[in-house]
Amino acid sequence: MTKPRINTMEELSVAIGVSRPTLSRFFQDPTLVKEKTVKRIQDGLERVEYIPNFFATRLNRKSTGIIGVIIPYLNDLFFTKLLESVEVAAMEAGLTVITQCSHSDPAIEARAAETFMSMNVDGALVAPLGDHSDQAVHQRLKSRLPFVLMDSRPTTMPDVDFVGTNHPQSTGLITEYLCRVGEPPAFLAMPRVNFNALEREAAYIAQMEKMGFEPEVLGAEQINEGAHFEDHGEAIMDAEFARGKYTERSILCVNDRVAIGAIRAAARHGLMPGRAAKGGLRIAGHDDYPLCPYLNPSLTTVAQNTDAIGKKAVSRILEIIRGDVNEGVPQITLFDGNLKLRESA
Amino acid sequence: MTKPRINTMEELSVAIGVSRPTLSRFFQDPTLVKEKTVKRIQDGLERVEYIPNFFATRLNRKSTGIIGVIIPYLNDLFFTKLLESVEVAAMEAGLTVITQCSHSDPAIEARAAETFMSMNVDGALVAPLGDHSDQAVHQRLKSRLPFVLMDSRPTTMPDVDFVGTNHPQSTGLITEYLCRVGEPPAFLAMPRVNFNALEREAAYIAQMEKMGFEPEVLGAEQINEGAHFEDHGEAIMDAEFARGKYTERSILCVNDRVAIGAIRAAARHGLMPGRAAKGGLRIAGHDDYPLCPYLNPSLTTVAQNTDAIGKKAVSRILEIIRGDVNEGVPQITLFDGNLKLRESA
DNA sequence: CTCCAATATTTACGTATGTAAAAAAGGGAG
DNA sequence: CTCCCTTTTTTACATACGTAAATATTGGAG
Repeated sequence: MTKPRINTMEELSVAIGVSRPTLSRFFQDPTLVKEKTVKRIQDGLERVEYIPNFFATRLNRKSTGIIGVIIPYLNDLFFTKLLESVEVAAMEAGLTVITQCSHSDPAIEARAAETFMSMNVDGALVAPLGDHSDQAVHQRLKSRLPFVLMDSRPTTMPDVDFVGTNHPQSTGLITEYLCRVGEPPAFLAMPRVNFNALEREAAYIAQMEKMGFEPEVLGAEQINEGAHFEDHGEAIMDAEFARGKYTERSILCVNDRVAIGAIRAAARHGLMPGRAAKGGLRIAGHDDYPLCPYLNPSLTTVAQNTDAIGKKAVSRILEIIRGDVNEGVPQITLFDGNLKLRESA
Repeated sequence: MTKPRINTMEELSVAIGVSRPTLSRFFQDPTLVKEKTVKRIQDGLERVEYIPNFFATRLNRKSTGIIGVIIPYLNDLFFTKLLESVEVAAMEAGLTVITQCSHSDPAIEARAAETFMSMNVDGALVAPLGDHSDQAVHQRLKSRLPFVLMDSRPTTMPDVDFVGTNHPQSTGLITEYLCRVGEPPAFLAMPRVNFNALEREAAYIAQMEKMGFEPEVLGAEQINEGAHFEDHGEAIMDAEFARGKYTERSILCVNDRVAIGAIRAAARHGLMPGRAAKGGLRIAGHDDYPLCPYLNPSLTTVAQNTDAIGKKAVSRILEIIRGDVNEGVPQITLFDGNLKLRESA
């Protein structure tokens, strides 16, 4: 059962009687070798255990076939969904994906970038840490290799390829829906450290003004450094509900995790948000976090098209790698959000 | 601003006037070089941009300093929590972590294992795919390098190092609690494809019998291949509640995601699980999924000590790497669960 | 000033594979 | 059977760095 183990291509070449350069070509692309020889090699590989060395193969190639991906958090299903989409698309393109998580720490993000450069990755896909990221790190990556930002984009890097969501559209959409079907919503915001959060807040304000309503933002002050989004939403709304405020209002939350906290606060005060309750409390979110359908009440939200974002990020980085680009003209791709009507609003 | 870029250690050595072998030793461990030389090298590095090549450094070392981690899913906060703990512990130990996700597919898991072998990783930490994993793959990994299983353990691999949760204890604990405080629970199971799920089911039955109650298992039949855990829990309980059954019972779910589905089903039938409701519906879970505190009702559960599991897995693999092991004696480490009493039971 | 020990440099080879060019082998057409 | 084209083999060098041994340098003690 246990096959003889062969450690180098050199040994393999004597073991199955095919020259090493031919083997090298075989492992890179079997079609480069005559069919009969392919057969002989495959038969030989059946009889022994041999795995080409990853480092040696990458050391002297013009292309490593690796793309590096950085995500800011692991404990957020939005980013894991995005990562899943990226990994699947990259796999289909025959790329090896090396994923690093910043763990909310710019120093770790910077180290991940170093690792990618030291690996000569073909390209890097980065979802940054809001404005905690060290932009010099992104700039350096961009200057050295194909680089695409995902999800969130610093205003100070306008010349970078980006794939994300059209927040004016997505936030406008749900704002419009809430206004149309009931009371104009207040906006439950985040402390202003996150570009997407700011974009959504601005989009909310714009849409409200467009419809002739007075925008109203709450929760922009920092409650608790390092707390989860859910805690933020719960803390803010708990305080408001305790004072008897917002109990019959519509509340658009900056994202679903904040909305989960808000719904929780409502429940603690005996409130059940829902569109059925005319004139009563409504709560909506943004993102279509995977658990939305299972919440009580299930959460009305706008879905980000994470699947499209991941696929597009991969196809775009491939374009840049292949050089099919207008030099100096960054491509900004924004996908629309889709309304997900559920019970909460 | 833009420093001259240097690509090889050779060039660097002429640029700052220190020999290449000395530089090599500096990059591996600066204490191997006299302080004054260290200063000179660091000053030189300030003036140029140089990053050692990842592949070249790993090619000829006895140890790569890399550990490979495989997790079965990304879209599950339990595994991302575990992964986070592993990454932090490995980082502290100075290891580079390469993470691969199986995406529920044994073929992808097998490819990840190949990648690790081709990288000469120092060790592999694997959370398997229930019984979907190809055990020959695990066996092969184990035969070639330090290998530790996490979270779930095939009964057919008793001779492998393992770190996980003591399910008889954890499930026994919550079963005992439910019996003590109210009606003895029924067990909402999973289709029998998951070792942990089976262990918990067995532990539930054992605890019930020990306490003189009749165990009762539901949901062990497959409802919908590929559905999420939440869907499974919701579908099973929705069907039962629709027939008016289990509406005043205690239900222990095989895990929190199934419990989330069960709570959702309850809500759709106008039921509000809770320990306050004497004699009424109670629902409990297992794992302490990060969202449990924010659900309505918040979910009573048993926490797995993911942090301890991740840390221990790393420290154990380090022991094996260093050779501090009783050859042939696998170490099985099981951490106890902790009761998390919340509203739902 | 000389000697000794610590440190650095030189030299040389090793790691596993990619890659290019020249030489040899193989196969089919004429 | 020979010629020509395709494929393979041979040969040689490249990749970027690790590592060991021999040699040179340095700094301080005596």
